[in-house]
Amino acid sequence: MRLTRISEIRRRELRRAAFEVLQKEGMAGATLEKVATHAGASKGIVLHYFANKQELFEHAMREANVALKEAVVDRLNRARTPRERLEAIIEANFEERFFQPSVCHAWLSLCAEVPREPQLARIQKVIHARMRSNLLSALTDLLPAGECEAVALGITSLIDGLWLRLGLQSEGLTRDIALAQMRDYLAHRVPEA
Amino acid sequence: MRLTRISEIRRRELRRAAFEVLQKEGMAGATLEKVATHAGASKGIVLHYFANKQELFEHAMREANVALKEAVVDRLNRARTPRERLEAIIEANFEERFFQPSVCHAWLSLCAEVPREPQLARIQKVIHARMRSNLLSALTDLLPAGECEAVALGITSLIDGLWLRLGLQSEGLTRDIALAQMRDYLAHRVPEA
DNA sequence: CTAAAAACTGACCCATGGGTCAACAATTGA
DNA sequence: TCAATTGTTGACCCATGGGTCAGTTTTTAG
Repeated sequence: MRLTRISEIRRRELRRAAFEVLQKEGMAGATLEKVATHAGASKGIVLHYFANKQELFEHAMREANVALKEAVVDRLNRARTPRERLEAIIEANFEERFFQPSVCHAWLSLCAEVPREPQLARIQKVIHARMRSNLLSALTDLLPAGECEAVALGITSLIDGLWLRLGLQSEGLTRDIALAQMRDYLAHRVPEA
Repeated sequence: MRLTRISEIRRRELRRAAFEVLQKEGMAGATLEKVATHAGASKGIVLHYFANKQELFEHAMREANVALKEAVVDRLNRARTPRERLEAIIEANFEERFFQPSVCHAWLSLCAEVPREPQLARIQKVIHARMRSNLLSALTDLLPAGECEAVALGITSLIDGLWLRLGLQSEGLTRDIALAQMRDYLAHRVPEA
């Protein structure tokens, strides 16, 4: 049990290092060497804990996803009304620690690999499914059944679009503007009372 | 002048080949060799017409962008009312030849490089600026001045988000659904009359 | 205390791929 | 017709980086 602990610590360090290198270097530039150095280890150790580069970045993506998921769950637990649940989901996606150009760059790099890496595609699918499910559960209490799907797609697309924009043209797009945009959508598409 | 013609033809062939290889292989997998083979030429010729890999893909992105721009201009010319101009811009972005998973994959790969390639960033900036300008010119006639910027951002973000989703999870997202989503947004945010 | 298991390292292998170059083919213009 | 320009090729160079491995250190468990 001590054993597993060291290996778990190391694996987490390497996952994190991988994600951080990804932020600056992109997928092609994120070499095992750089990840190892960034984690303060040798290249050999990376391949000791992860079978290959793909697996490493697969786990990096998974961990980043878990962090987002926990942020959402955390806020959902505090929410009382359906409206609050809706806002909780949205606000979690724009928390400062997530909504940053560098984080977005890393995501973009991972997303660009999705079409060629089934494992990444699977993770992406899970993310979408959870998002949809969370949104629908809040929306069913706020809108006629026939509109829920469309609005859920609208919200996720808006979020993704704002994220993408942050990654491509960070100047001029702040967290506040992004959140204002989401509220603008809700105000018109899911009007209160 | 005959000379320039051959070189222009060759350059275009190579740009196109580059974009097409990008669709299937991603940036890392899109080697000069593959691009050359796909264009029916040798690797040497690619570097005869383009200084290096970056320049090749920069031109590939530029050409793809021009195609989209022309589609927009084409539809804008046919549009009579501000409302039609708005719809023209949106519909151009969802034309079948553009709104395809493989095309989206290529775009994603290019976008992922934007943070590390100033030339790509410049192109991206131009694209955004043109989009914004087009939208604002239509929106000023339809909305109070204070709302135009926000709605323009909303529309572009929605478009980008739907594109991203098409690239990540092509199953289940059709052109019709995407267009319906855009119309849903307009119906609620830019109501007619 | 000690042997086995796990953690870790650095040297090495090798395929890949970007980029160079010398030479050859074709086209062109006078 | 014939130089000069342009187009084109394939061989070559070389840095990079993923992955392997033999061997060393550290940890753990009995």
